[in-house]
Amino acid sequence: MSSFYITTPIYYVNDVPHIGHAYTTIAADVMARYRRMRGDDVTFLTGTDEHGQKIEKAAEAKGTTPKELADRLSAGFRQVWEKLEISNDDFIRTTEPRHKAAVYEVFRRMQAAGDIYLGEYEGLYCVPCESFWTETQVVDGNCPDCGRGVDTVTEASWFFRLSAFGDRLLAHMDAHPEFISPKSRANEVRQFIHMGLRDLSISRTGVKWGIPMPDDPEHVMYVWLDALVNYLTAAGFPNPGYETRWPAQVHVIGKDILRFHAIYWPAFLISAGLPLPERIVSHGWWTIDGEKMSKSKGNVIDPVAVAEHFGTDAMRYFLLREVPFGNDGDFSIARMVEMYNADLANGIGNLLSRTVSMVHKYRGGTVPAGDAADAAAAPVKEAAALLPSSFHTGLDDPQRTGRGLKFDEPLEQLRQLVWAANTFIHDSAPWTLAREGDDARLDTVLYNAVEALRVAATYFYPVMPEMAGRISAAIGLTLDPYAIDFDAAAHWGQYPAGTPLPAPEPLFPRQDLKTVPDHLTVKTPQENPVSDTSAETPAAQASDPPAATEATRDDYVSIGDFAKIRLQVGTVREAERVKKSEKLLKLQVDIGTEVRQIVAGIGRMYTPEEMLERQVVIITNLRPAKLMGVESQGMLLAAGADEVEALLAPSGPVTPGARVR
RNA sequence: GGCGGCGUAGCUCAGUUGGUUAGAGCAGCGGAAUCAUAAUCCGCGUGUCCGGGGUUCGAAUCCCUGCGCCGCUACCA
Repeated sequence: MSSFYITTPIYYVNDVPHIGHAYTTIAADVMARYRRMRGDDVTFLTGTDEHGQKIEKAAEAKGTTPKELADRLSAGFRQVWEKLEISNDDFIRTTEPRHKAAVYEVFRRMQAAGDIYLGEYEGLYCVPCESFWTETQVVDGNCPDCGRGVDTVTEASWFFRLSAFGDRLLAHMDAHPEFISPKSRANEVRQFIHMGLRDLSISRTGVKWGIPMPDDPEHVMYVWLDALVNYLTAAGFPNPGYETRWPAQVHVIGKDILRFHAIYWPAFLISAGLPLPERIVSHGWWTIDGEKMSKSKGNVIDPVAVAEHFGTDAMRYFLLREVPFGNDGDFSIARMVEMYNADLANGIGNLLSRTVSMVHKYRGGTVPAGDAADAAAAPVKEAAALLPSSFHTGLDDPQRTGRGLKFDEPLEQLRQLVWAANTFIHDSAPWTLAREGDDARLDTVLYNAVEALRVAATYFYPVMPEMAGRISAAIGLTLDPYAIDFDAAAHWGQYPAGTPLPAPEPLFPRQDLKTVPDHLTVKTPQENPVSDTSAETPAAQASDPPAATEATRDDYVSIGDFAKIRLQVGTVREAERVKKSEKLLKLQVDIGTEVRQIVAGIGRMYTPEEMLERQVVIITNLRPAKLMGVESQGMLLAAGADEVEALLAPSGPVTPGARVR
């Protein structure tokens, strides 16, 4: 019995659980259930990430404590997972004492290895995202993730010598080609490492809600160091015996947090002298009806609402069947209805229904004994025999699944089984046999049909645990998935004849697109878009706290703050493209007292020619910066959603240098 | 701009190390059957395998190039 430790990311409590979170967690759950069936000693971990300034502020705005807020939100996640039949063995919270102990021990080891030092950090900080950005990362003075303003922060900071780990990380990837999948993601990681890693600031001073740095209570542990260690914590680290769990076999993650898991985390572990996880499997994002999920569009899908309408199992089935793992996918109710009807209602659902009702109609509700070696049933038997290996090839073999996990292989094989069984019934025409009184043959057909359902239920279990149980019950059995031998369960002819069946009832009633409610989206419309749609942790977050109404007051600035920013009108005297740049224009702007050189990212909307003699608004007291090696002495104001759409300018001629107020 | 990937039937995608007339599901059309959730079963695709070159006895599969899309990354003060 081998140990199988699989994790989801820990989700930031401040976020509302959506279809992306559900997808990650369901995928991990299916793996966990499958490995339990195989007889592995599975530890399936999920949990919540609860520290950070965002929670601190949200709590303050709500007049509560961060802990109380986190308690409530974390419980919300637990409820969602319960509803979605998530079979996690442990649920970790970063606010637990056991976690603090683990973080300290990891830190102590990293320090002992000489990879920690005290330095000074100056950076631009985005409070909502709790992320530092370099000057080159920031977009128009705003956070590249969430688009909100950043503050310049200088502080003493502890650093991790990440720069020293590039070669070791690459060597590990060379030696373990299955370490990161899909392969394209591994390539991205390599590329990122090749460009050179910079030391990582791992402490913050402005934040109180977090794990204090050892011996330096002014600092709090950087969220990612705090968060990633959860995987060790849950394994029992640093207590004796954690080695039976660690290293984890699989970290399931969304592509947005790849870098943290594929670079930072392994580097931390190498430094601390701990083994690396075996596989990091990254999946794609869901769009909704072809559009990016965002709160402003109000199209963020609530997995619980979907589960309530279609059934949890149907949703689980859809998510895994619709999209090859690793690819981005599109969630549309129309597709969901289509697949539900084709595979579930018309497929397994109808197969069960017709079979059970024939047993009732022709045999008084008791499954007769029949010939399991019947020649006509051979194709069904063969389809069943391929089921175990479809799981093995789809989910076990990292070489073969270079794309990641392939849930579609076993699901396709199950579809084959259902199809073979339907064909068998059709060709055997039991209704004719009944009419003609061919009892022996009729018994055999019914027996084999029921046997097909027994096998289908067994192997549907990982994806549709509840339905697997109900199918089993409908054929008079009690499914005990973890008691069976996974491979042997497919062997034909195990159904115990003579079993009485309950009356048939539809397990998957047909769905009609017209009757699907249109409120399957989360109900808290926010003004800020969610930039990502998958599972993630804080640095990748862009959503607002539920307490947004109160919290936005924190965004107010005083008139004095505004006065600090000097806005002036200037006239463009010269304009040219910055060479080798896609959208940078180098402008010479006359502001009366002087001519400023401004580099602006407007090259997609404006040609240098049309900029000439145009009046523009610029910030003239912004710290100069270099872009593509060209100095910019200010910033030009423009507006647009993502890309610049239009410049800001006075509605009539103004003397160059005039203040904007 | 750099690096990587993708572009196969109306839709979603398979196509192993290049090898007979390129496949599946869904949708659509026609038929059969009637146990069943109007479900099932059978039959039906002349697709420029994005375009153009090339290597080869032979390429969707390898090389070059063009176009389109995507990801990461670098400049968007």
